[in-house]
Amino acid sequence: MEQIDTLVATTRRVRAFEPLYRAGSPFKSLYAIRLGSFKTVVVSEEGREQVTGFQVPAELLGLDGVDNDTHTVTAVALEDSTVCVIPYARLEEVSIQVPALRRQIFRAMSREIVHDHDVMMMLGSMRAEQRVASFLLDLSRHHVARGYAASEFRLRMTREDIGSFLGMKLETVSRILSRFDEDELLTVQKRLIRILNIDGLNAVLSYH
Amino acid sequence: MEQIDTLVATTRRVRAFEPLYRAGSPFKSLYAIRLGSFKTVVVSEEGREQVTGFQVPAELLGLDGVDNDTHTVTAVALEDSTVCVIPYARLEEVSIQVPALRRQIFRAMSREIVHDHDVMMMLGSMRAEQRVASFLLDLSRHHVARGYAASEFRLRMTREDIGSFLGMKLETVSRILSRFDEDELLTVQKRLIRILNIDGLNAVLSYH
DNA sequence: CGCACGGTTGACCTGTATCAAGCCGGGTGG
DNA sequence: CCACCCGGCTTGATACAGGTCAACCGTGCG
Repeated sequence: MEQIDTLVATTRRVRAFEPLYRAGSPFKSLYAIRLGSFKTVVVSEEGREQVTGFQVPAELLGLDGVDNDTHTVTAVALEDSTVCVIPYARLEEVSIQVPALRRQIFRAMSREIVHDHDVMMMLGSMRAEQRVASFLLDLSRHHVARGYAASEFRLRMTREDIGSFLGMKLETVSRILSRFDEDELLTVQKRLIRILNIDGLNAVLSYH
Repeated sequence: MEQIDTLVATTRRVRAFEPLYRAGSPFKSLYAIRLGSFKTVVVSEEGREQVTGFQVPAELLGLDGVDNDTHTVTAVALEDSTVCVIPYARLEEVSIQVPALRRQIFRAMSREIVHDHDVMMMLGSMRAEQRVASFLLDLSRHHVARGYAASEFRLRMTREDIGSFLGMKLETVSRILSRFDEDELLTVQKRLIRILNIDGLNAVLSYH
């Protein structure tokens, strides 16, 4: 990230619910999130929509566009957000002279691939309850990594976004959160989550 | 791929059902498939297994290992296969002087990310029948791209592998193939698939 | 003020899992 | 060479997770 800072041409603000870029639009830059959060959404030919991920500060957006010089997902801000714009042409240029930078990009892409595999596993082989638990534990881990308390955080996205990401309906997300609350694994107050029993949540993952 | 040929240190043969590399083993090389086919499998801490993809000649294996110098998936040959071994250290070296090569690697990684997003959409928002149709149409497209007939091909993997990849049980895969057969969209004879009505299969994707 | 949107909860329905039996084809050992 | 076995596959009966439809609540915004 430090090296990337030297490449930053500009920063850009994106208002809540506005797209940073859209699927189908030409790819020119990567974006490093400074502040705020995003969701990425794919839309199929038949109009099917699916949230493929949520991104928070220090994460990189736009890698999907490298292949065809065209974005394949739409990135939408979940709240007022700020990103650093990294012109891709300049990045390629600079990466010639700076091996460490080149390696960082390779790694960032590989990391996204690995992460996507984890999501595929979640979608393909977990039950709804486990997917929600896994999602919350992931958020919690992210918060720790960013220096916040692991046990309390605000969801930035709607139940519908969560459902789309986890491959279930919003009603199911809601019911499962309520059940977790009832079982005293956590408390839910609209979007505020307080985890009471991390071990219990982890245990949900190993059901049958 | 032509440029990659100049990097190939050796080729390696892998017998059917043998791993090319395992999750957790040190990452040293990428592999370009010459002949045969593979499946990639992730295993979670709880022992959950999930097939994350199937690979055929001209595809690249091992990109998941770049991030941590450790493979995160296991690649298993579905039949006797041959791969070109591309030592990663050498690839990084050569990519300094050859911008076109560097770009190719970036693209290959981006392409995998885009592909993974498509799989996520399939898993997250399609019904079982649609996932199977989508899978078969994908295979058919691949066969066309490789110069074979679109309408007839042999599955290289078991029903269980397909089910794992598509997030359903092997019985469901079997039933759906039988139903497609009954509806005269295709014929199934064990692993030999003959597509009779591509438009019909495509139409399955747009149900409800 | 009231409307729209996000969320919760209930009743009911259905797609897919589960469990179980049986088939087929190929490889092995008697 | 045949009998057997085993793994991959199909098919049926039944169970249940999660989807669907609907009613209702709270709250923030025009």
